[in-house]
This record gives sequence, C-alpha cells and structure tokens, in this order.
Amino acid sequence: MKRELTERQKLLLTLIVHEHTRTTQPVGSKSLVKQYGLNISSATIRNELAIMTELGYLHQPHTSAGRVPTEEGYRFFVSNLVQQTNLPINTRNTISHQFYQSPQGLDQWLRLAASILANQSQAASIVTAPHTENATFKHLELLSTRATQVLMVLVLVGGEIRQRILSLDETVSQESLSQIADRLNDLCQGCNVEQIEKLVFEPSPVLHQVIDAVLEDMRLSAKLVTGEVYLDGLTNVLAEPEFAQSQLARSPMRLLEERTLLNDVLSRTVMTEKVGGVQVLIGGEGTWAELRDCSVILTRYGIPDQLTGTLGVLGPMRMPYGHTISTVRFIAGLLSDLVSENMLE
Amino acid sequence: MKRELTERQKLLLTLIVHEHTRTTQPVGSKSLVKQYGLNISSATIRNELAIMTELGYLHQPHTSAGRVPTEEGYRFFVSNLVQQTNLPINTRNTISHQFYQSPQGLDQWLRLAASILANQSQAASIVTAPHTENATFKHLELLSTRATQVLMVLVLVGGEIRQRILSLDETVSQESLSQIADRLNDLCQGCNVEQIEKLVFEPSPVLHQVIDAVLEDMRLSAKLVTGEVYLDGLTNVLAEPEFAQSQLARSPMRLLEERTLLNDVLSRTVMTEKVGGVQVLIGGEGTWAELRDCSVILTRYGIPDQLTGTLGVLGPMRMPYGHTISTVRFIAGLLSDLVSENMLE
DNA sequence: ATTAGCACTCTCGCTACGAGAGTGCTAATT
DNA sequence: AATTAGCACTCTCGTAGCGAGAGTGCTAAT
Repeated sequence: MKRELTERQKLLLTLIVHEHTRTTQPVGSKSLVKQYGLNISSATIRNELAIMTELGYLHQPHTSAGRVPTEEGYRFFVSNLVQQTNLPINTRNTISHQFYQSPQGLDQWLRLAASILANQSQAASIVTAPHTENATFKHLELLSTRATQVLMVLVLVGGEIRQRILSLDETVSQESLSQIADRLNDLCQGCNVEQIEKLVFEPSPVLHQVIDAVLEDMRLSAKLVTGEVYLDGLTNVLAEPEFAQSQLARSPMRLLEERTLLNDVLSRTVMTEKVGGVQVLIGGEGTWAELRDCSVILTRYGIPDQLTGTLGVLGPMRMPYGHTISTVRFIAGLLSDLVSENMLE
Repeated sequence: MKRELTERQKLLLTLIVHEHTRTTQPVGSKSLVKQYGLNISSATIRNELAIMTELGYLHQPHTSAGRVPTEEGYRFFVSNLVQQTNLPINTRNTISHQFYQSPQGLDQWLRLAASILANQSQAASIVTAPHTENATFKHLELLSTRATQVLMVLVLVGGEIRQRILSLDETVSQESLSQIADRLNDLCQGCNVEQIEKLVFEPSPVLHQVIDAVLEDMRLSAKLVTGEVYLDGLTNVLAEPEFAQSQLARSPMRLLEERTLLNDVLSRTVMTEKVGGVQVLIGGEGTWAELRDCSVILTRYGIPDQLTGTLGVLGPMRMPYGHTISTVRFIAGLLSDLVSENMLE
C-alpha cells in the first residue's frame, strides 16, 4: 500500500490534474501558485511535488519541465478526489427531451445516446445494445423467398431480432412454413435452449432443420457478450493534441474498430460489474497496450440480470473526469428507464 | 476540351503515377529515366513534363521539386490509362471461398465484404445493405411486450427488416394483435405504400394505429437512399503518409462517420449509375471539401432496379487504382450473386 | 527534335544560440 | 521543523545560418 498523501498534497494533485487538462501542458510550481493564488511559496510546492513524483503520482517529461499526472496519479484522483458535478438541469432536460421526442425504437435511441455522449464528452462514445445471456424464444417467422431458400426471423425475449437465410433440402410451400412456425411458436414460447432441446417432435426433416437453426441462433446469441455496438465521435479523438500524430491515434481507433478487441475490453471490465457503478479504465491498466494514453469510462444500463447493455466513452487520459463520469451516468439512467419501460417481456 | 496528349506523354504520366504511388514522393526527370531505363534523356523528359504541367496534369510542390499528378492528372490516368489487372486466380478463390464458407446471412456477408475490401485495398471500405426504393410489404408481426407497448416487426420484400416500439392507446391482448397482423398479412401481401393507402378497413383505432405505423415505416424505408452502412479499415487511412497529421485525417473520417455526409456522397454519385460501372471520385471533384486529398471508388451491386446496394473504398488520392478498381468490381460481383441467389422474392 | 551542360532554386538536416520556464539545492527565516 | 528566498543549472523551442542533394529551366550544340 502506498503511503497516504497529506491534505495539501491531495489539493496539489487536484490542481495539477485540473490545470493540465486545461492547458495540455506540464504544470510548474510557479504557474500553480499564480493561477490559483495559493498562499504557499513555489519552493514549498516544489518540495511537495518532488515527494509526489517519488511516490509515483507525478511524472516529469524531462529534468527541467513541469509535472504531469501519471496513470497512478489519475487513478488516485479518480478514486479519491474527483467530485461528480451533476449536470446542469437545463442540459439534462435538453437531453431527455431528445430521447422522448424521437420515440421510434431501440435502434434510434442507441444511436442518439452514442451521439449525445460523443458530443457532451468530446470523445469517442461506445454504446452496446441491451442483451441477455439467457436467450429465450419469443417468436419465429419463416418466409419463403425463392425455391428452397427461406428467410428465418427469430425474435428473442427482450426484443433482440436475429435473421438468417435457410437453405432447405426440399421445396416447401409458404403454407407449410407458416404451419411449422405456428407450431414452434406454440411450443417454444418462453423457452430457453435447454428446454427446447428436451422437446420431442415428429421426424420431419424440414422441421428439424428449422429447429436446429433456431437453436444455433439462440446459442450464438447467448455466446455474444454484447449486442450490436454503436460508435460515434471517433473524430473527436483525432482532434486531441495527444493524438496529433495519426500514428498515435491508430491504436485506440483499432481497438474501437475491431470487434474482438472491443469486446475483450467490454467483457473484462464492466461485464463483471453491477448496474449503477461506473468503471474508469486508465491507460490500459497494464493489460491493453492499445490504451496506453487513453482512458475508458464505462457503465452498464438496463435491467440487472435480465437485459443489460454497456455504454461509455474513450478519450485521452487527460480528460475532464468529473463531467464525463456524470454524463455517462446520466445517459445510462435514461437508457435504463427507456429499456425497462419498453423492452421487457 | 484539353489538347490531346502524345503517346510519350501518356507513358510518362503512367510512369509518374506509378512511381509516385510507390514512393509517396514527387518524382523527378532523372529518377524516371534511371528507374525505368528509358532511352530518352532527362532533358527531353523535362521538356515534356513542363508541357504537361502547363496543361494541368502535373503539379510542382515548389520550383525545384519533382512532379506530382494533379487531380486532373489522376482523372486522365483513370479514364484512359489505367489497366485493370484481374485479381490473381488464387486470391479470387480465397475470397469467394470465405463467402461461401460462412453462409450465415446477409449481415455476415456484408461485414465480411467490408473487411475483405479494407484488407485488399489497404483503405477504408464502405458497404451498404441492399435496398429498394419501392418498399413492398411482405410480412408483419405484432408482439405484445407489456401493457400497451407492442414490438412491431415489419419485413419488406428483399429481406429488409424494420422494428419499432408501438404505444397503443389501449391494452390489447396478444390474440387480438395476432389477428390484426394476420389480417394485414393477407391484405397487404406484395403491396406498396399507395396500394395499402387505397385499402379500406373497418374503423378500429388500434388497427389504424398499426396501419399508420406500417405506412410510416415503409415511407421511411423508401426515403432512405441506402440500407445500413458497414464500414471497415478506418485505421488504414490513418496509416497513409498523407494523413500523418491527424488534423488532415479528420475530414475524411468525419465524412465516413456522419451518415448524412456519407449518404450525400453515395447518392450523388453511384446512385445515378447502373450496376456494373465503377465510379472513381477523385479529390472531391470540387463538391466535397472533405475529400480534398482522397479518392473514392464506388460501384453498385445487386439486382438492377430492384434490390441494390453500394460498395467501395475511400483512400488517399495516391492509390493503386488498377488493383483497387479490380477488387471493388470483383467483390461487387460476388455480392450480386449472393443477393440474387438468396434475397429475391 | 533531342541532348549535354550549367546556373539557379528550394528542401532538409545539422548546428549554434538565446529566451523562457522550471527544477533542485542551500542557506536564511519563521 | 517547516517554509521560503535566492541562485545556478537544465532542457525545450524557435530562429538563423550553412552545405549537401535533388531537381528545374534555359541555352547552345548535335
């Protein structure tokens, strides 16, 4: 365990974080006392900064430069010092107004959430569709397209829709297809994979082909850690001075673009958390090289243990944490309300 | 009309384009003769280059630098000089193999197409889902979720699926909902918006609410210029030397990210073209400032006048046009086959 | 029409240098 | 014992100068 910081050191850390997020530059002792009118001298501050540098909370780019918070420093700040500012009431109203004014459906809401999140935080936003690991059958539709090809539409409890194209072994009329669908809709209503597996059906090749496809889709859905992913504000990342060189922006961009990488981050962090808590991932935490200079702020939303999604932002480590955390939390609350009002079975 | 270029000038333009795409640098007269073993002297080349610069096909970054093709130069090259190299047979096989090995459905195919396109071209890829302007009713499903909330799933001919949440004015049982859906499925099968508008129904508030929603969704779908958009390879753009400064990469990225911008480009270019032709948009063509240093190569795929989508790539103006055009054309062919084999009514 | 030769231009990498900002240390002060 | 004033030192950054290298345009000869 690290030695505890004194109150004055905590204050200084707060001020340095604040000043550095404002100016993008390393912060020196003199400018600190000037900016904030402290009644201690710059020499005293230098002594304190030396200690905190020793402890690993601050970093000097070179011997005669000001200080910059380290990952450690940011972590301490976020854990102990950041104060969550509630968003101003009119901002909150404007945002929720936008949601309730476009009552078009889940897809639109998630898109909107990503857009608002990106704008408010001036960072890249991530929103995943609500999803349940316990795939439950709700409704099946089989639509003949041509010859043996059938469009299969499977609706799961929670509103998730999966479609695929089925190539049957023989040509089947739309009537027969509808009968099969009706049959399954009766029997499988509200069942999960195991329950459907237990059911016994008459030996019809087509019927079994359909059931196999349904089961496969349900298993596939259950295996997904997240629903569809909505991204927005990628260009915000490019605008940040720490990523002025495209080369530096590539890693975080790659992470956002590659589903597998993104899923890895999402699953290993918030998927283990309860709804309500906000997780802050600073500098990759030694696990993700792609996030070297980034912070990711994530939280879950939805109905705990039933239908949950993830949402958050990715930005530079130098980030207005208070404001961003508040924004993420607020939007998560809104989405949770929308989901529980509309999506539950 | 520009004066015609001599054969030798065409050759030189070709070589300059080739050399410049290879080295990223302006190319000079001496290096040309050295690289390609030309049997004319550098002085002769200088005279020719001076003429072509005068004509607007080449550009000098500064007085004593080599030449770089202008937008005009690239356009001439693409229109008259580029030779389409068929992709090597084993590349083609590998690619089509991937498509037929993952027969999961449209969504997967489009994702795969975007991924392959991005990898092959080392640029950003764009793929839009096939779409028809003439929205035609195929199937409707109404699923009660809770109280007055209903999940409406509308399938259009061509396989497009639209979902939304309906807030009914009164509580309706699932049975009644199914009846309404069945009724509409009988009556509206294969109808477009106008035909449905002409139908007369008994005065039931719920029924009319559903019909209104269906019509609105169909109109919405018709108004869209494209289906869903799949992007991939955004980081490829960041890797190009012309976009080494993030600031420079922002414009094209913004264009890809902002649906409205992207739709604008897509609609004003290929949407006016027939399937089969490949359009090359070089440097924004005076219309899109965001594309100043970019080229976009687009083509349509699908079933002409029925179900078509767009696909292509966005990269720096300095691009291996021959290879990229071939790749785009090849993938478009593959997707066209898949669509007509599977998606037609 | 082509080419050799040449003077000229512009970029780029290197070095030098002074201003500015910040540090650490020491000795004096509270 | 904590704080502070003072000072020498360090490092970055912008500017200027300079020479090498690559390329050009022009002229005169082929």
